Amino acid sequence: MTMIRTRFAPSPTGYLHIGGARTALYSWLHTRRHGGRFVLRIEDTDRERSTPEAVNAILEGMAWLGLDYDEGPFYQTERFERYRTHLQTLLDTGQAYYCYCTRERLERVRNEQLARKEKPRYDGRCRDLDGPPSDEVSSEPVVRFRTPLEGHVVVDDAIRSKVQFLNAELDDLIIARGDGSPTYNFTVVVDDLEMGITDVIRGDDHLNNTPRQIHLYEALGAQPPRFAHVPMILGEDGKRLSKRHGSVSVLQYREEGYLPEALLNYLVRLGWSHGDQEVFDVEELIQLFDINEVNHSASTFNPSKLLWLNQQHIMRSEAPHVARHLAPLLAERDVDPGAGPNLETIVRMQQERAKTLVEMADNSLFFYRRPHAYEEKAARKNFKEGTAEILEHCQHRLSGLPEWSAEAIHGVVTEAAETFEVGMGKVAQPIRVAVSGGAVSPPIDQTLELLGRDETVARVEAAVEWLRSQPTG
RNA sequence: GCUCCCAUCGUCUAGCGGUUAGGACGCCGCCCUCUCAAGGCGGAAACAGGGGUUCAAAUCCCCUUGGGAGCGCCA
Repeated sequence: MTMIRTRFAPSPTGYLHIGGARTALYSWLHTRRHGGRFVLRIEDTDRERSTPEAVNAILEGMAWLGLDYDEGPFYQTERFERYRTHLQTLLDTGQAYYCYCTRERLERVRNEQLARKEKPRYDGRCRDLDGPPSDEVSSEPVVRFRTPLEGHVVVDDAIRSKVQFLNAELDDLIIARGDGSPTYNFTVVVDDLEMGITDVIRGDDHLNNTPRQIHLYEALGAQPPRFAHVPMILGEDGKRLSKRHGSVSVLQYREEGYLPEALLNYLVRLGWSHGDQEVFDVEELIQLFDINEVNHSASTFNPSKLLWLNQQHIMRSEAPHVARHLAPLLAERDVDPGAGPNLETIVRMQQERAKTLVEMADNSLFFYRRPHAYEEKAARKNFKEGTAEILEHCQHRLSGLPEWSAEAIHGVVTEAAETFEVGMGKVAQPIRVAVSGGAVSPPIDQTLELLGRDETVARVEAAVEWLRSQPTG
């Protein structure tokens, strides 16, 4: 078997969204698993809607996800000469012809067909003409491909197996516009052919285009590649996911504190599975993913499961890795990750208590700066009568501790609870509010150890003062 | 309308002729507990409907219904 070559071919009319990312992922995994080469091609022949910003957004999205490509990016707009050459071949061999029909006539034919409840299609008026017809002639003729009238085509799909189309259902598609520029169905075939693509993996919205493309391959004297049409991802309302439809940019997940491998894991499981396994790392996926095992049916995007998977990946990842992704989020919050307790230690303490890195960042801010105020609810619940005394007691014990360790700190807390004859919660919680400003933090002994003695004592003292300054009653 | 695709808990899925239809997310209890989590235990929750084939059908075939996609001088 020759080396596998696949491609991801987005059109730069918007950012990289969930559906595109999954298609790219499936292609990438398939390629990496078989030691092939992955090509990135930007399909920008629609000059009206393609933008450089979109190109950048797509490249950045791919980079963040770690879907690296071996060749490209290639741009279709730079390949017009290639299309022209093949177009001429088809014209020369009579497999394509000029069509002089005006848009108006086409529109009329179409409406008539629709009115008769027929499938709208070109009626073939110019198919067998030697020159322009006598009336309704367009000054800028298009080029149409001469589709066989009889017989059928079979798409042998890796996911859906054989799908048959009757040629009679197809019509003569336009392969070059009036201005001479090539159209989609033609450019993909030429590019996939010239780039030596062996496996075309794409959304199943393209399945209906495939028989036409197979005809084009054959007309150009080439063997079609293997096809794999992956099912669509639907929004929560069951409609196809699209940009105007709940599908956000993959980069938005970065903003929201998702790990790229969590998103990849979520995406791969949407349409593929390996027994009961839910959590995969990328290396495992490369070993296990098989394009032939992808499901047939469309699936619905489920944000809560993605959230859970993100948490799983945060928990299971190495602390330095999480720290790298967390650091920028801290910076966004005006915190210098280098100017405080060790970031990796913070990560280890927070790993199992954050579903997103955003949450982790927010819940870790107190390590870097003192609380400006106490959260009202937390203060109301934990700062009660007698709390000041408990805190003051702890403050003294903590400052007198011979050794600043979690174990020693824990001893202070239990001792205080015994001394005041209260539960641990009556001691730990007020300290927690004192140092963090809120009611949530990692275990109090570890938290204080990491925060450091001076900072801890200062914050507890501040809380005592604050409590004493409050009007009683 | 025509063509193509699809159909197991709310969602993602396992199942590939014989299972008490399994797992996961979410949800609801209970346990653990200094908070939040994590974790453990338990629970509710599905084969769209109808015909065949077969000793036996969630699994194979057909129809119906439902959903999706395509039918551009968009990609």
